[in-house]
Amino acid sequence: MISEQKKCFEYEISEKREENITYIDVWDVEGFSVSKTFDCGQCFRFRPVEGSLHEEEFSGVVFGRFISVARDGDRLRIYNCDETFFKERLYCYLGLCDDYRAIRQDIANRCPTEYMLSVMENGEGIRILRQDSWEALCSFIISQNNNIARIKKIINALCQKCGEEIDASFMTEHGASEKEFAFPSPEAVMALGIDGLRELRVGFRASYIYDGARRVAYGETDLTKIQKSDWQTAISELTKIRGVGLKVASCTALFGMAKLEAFPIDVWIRRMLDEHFPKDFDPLLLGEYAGIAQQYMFYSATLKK
DNA sequence: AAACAGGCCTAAA
DNA sequence: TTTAGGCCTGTT
Repeated sequence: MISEQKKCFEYEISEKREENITYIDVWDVEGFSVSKTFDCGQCFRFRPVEGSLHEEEFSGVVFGRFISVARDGDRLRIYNCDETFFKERLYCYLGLCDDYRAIRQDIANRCPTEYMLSVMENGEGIRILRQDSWEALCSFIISQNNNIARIKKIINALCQKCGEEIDASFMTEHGASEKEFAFPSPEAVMALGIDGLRELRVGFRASYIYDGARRVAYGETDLTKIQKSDWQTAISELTKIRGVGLKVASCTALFGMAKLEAFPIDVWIRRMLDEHFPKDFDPLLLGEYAGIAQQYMFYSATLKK
C-alpha cells in the first residue's frame, strides 16, 4: 500500500493510494501556508475545501488537473497527484524549488525596516506559485479595474464555456464540483470572438482578452521564449498586447514566468509605498526577490480591509 | 444612488 | 512627458 519513501530534490516524498485517489506526501516542508498561498490574490481558481479533515486544504484546477493541497504540521499532501506529476509540475508550481529561508533573509537584509519585517511576519508561509504563463496573462488582463469576486466569476465562466472538461468525480470529497474545467487554450479563447467574450460580461476587456489570445495563438507573442528572457524584456514584450500595461505585465512575469524581481504596483501597493517608503523609492532596491516582498506587502495591505 | 474595484487607452496640454 | 476622463459590470 505504502510505496517506498523517495528523495525528490530536497524533499522526502512518497506516493500512496487511498480509495481510488493517488496522492503524494511531502515531508518537512517548512512553514508552507496553504491558505495564504492560495488566498493571497495571486491565483483565481483555488478555493478552501469544505469539511476538510486536514489543518488546511485548498483545491482547484492546475495544468488541466483537479488537485487538492492539504497541510498537517509540516507535511504537505497533494491529492490526485503521482510522483511524475509532482516532479514535473507541482514541485515548481508550489514554489518548493525556491529557498524561502534564503529569500526572506535577502529581503530583510536589503530592507530591514520595521514595516518590511512586520509584513514579512504577517505573510510568512506565502509561496509565489509558478503558474502557467498564458493562464496568468489572461487572468490578469481580466483583473484590471475589477474586484476579486468578479474576476473569479468571469474566469470560471470562461473555463466552463471553452475549457476542456475534466473528470474529477472521484475528488468530490476534496471540493470538486459536478463538472470541472481546464483553463482554455489561447486558440479556444480566440475562437469565442469578441462577441463571445462579451457574453461572459467582461465588458471593455473583451478586446484585450481577444488580442492576447490571438497574439499567443499565432505566436506573435511567444510566451515560452519571453519566459526565457530577463524580466525587463518580458515586461516590454507583454505590454505590446492591447490592454496589457505595466501592472498586468508585471503580474504575468511574476506569477506566470517566475520573474521574482517583477514588482507589480497596484492601488494597494501604491498606498503602501507612499505610506512607508521615501517619496522616490525604487522597488529595484528590494533586489532579485522584490516580487516576493511585494506579495508580503500586498497581503498585509488587503488583510481585513 | 453614487462611488468604487488589484488598469489601460486616448486625447489634450 | 505627464494628466484627466471614460470604460463594462456588479456590489455596496
